[in-house]
Amino acid sequence: MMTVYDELVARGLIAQVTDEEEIKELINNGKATFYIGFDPTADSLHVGHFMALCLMKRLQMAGNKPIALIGGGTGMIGDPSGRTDMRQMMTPETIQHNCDCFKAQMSKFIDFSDGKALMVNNADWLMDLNYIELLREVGAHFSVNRMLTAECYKQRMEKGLSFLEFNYMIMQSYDFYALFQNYGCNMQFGGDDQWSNMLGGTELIRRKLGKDAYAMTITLLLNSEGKKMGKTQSGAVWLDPNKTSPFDFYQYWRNVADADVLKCIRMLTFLPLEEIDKMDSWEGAQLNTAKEILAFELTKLVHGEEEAQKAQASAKALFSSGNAADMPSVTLTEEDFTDGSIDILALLVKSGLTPSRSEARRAVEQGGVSVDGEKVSDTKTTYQTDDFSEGMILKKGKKNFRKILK
RNA sequence: GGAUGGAUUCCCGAGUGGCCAAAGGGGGCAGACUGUAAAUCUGUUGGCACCGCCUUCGAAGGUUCGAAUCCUUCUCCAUCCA
Repeated sequence: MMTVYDELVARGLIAQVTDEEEIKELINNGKATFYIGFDPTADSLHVGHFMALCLMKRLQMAGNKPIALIGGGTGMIGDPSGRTDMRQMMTPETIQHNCDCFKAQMSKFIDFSDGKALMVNNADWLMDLNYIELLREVGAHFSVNRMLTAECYKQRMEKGLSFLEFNYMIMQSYDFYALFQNYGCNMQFGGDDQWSNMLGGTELIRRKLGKDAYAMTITLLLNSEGKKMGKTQSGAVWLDPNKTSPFDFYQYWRNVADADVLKCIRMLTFLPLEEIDKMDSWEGAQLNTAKEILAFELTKLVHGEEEAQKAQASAKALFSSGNAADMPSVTLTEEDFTDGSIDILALLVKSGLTPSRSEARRAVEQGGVSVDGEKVSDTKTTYQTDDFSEGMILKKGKKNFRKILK
């Protein structure tokens, strides 16, 4: 029987640990009370958070107790780790709003009933800290010399680092210290970019209390080119269906590069490892099937089985016959028509397939636009109200479809 | 507080009075090839009423027939000194 720890290793989820033997002992036997922090940087969780939530779930299933920490307090500062520029400061209102959104989304993944897991907000203790007191009690235990050499500040040493952000590590360390004392939290997990901040916490606990606490980081999900996954040109891949539709979510994973499929399946899905190992030998076109599995499994986890089925059915229909009942649609109104007609360029802009008429023009001129399967080659093509009675399928490029209704 | 260097289109980075909507690269988009992949090749990449017009080169003024390029003030950043 494989232990939880072994499974995490086999899935490639573990990046760094403070004390391997001790951590194994704790989590394999359900003795860990661990926390993962989530700063409310946006109004929805994204794929990076999702990995952390999955890890939480895995450990919870093994009998450990998770604490989801919402960073209502740390969000006021902004983590500079690995960033080249300062985060935009958020207003307290925005932060509060984001916290609420996070809470709602997390509840869908983690079982918080009967104290099986906790959700806390570090604003509860960070906001009331007294500056002088904090400096004396906590600040005295940090060496600026050492902090400056921390990996997470490296990039910022060239571009500049404000005192505000410099303090982030101290706040996160304080969180761990507070959770250790108040909730018996003996372990912290986080993204690998959090390593320095997490060590700050274990060290603070050792110095203040003379006790041991542990930290473990999750491998960052990078693609074969070394870039963070879960990002598209237009931003992150969100878990909120209103920000990234289940269809788009499905498509994102459906389109990952060959080199990344297996890694994603291993790290992100809950499929048994034996099953995944079989896929290891898949090559060429067969990998396409693996991508379908990946896309389906993840969509199911995030949006539920029904949505996953729909997304998959739409994608299949769309790419084989170019038609599907369920695809992003846009409904036109009277104002969109002049004298009962609308031209192709306006249509592309209205549908959101193109941000401007200029780009729409280019797309048409380069032969990238089709309507109901027929290529449109004239930028002056116009359509009448009646043309939309049964819904028109507008396509830009190979993968962008929109159903236009009237 | 002082000295120096810098801020250019999505990003990096050329451009030092007209030939600049601004070289080159990256990225994006589209086409070919494919497996809704990668690599490669081609085209394209500010907006619009598109063979023309309008808006852009940190901000605001000024000089000039004409400024991304010159002058003034301001803002921000980096490095060194304090």
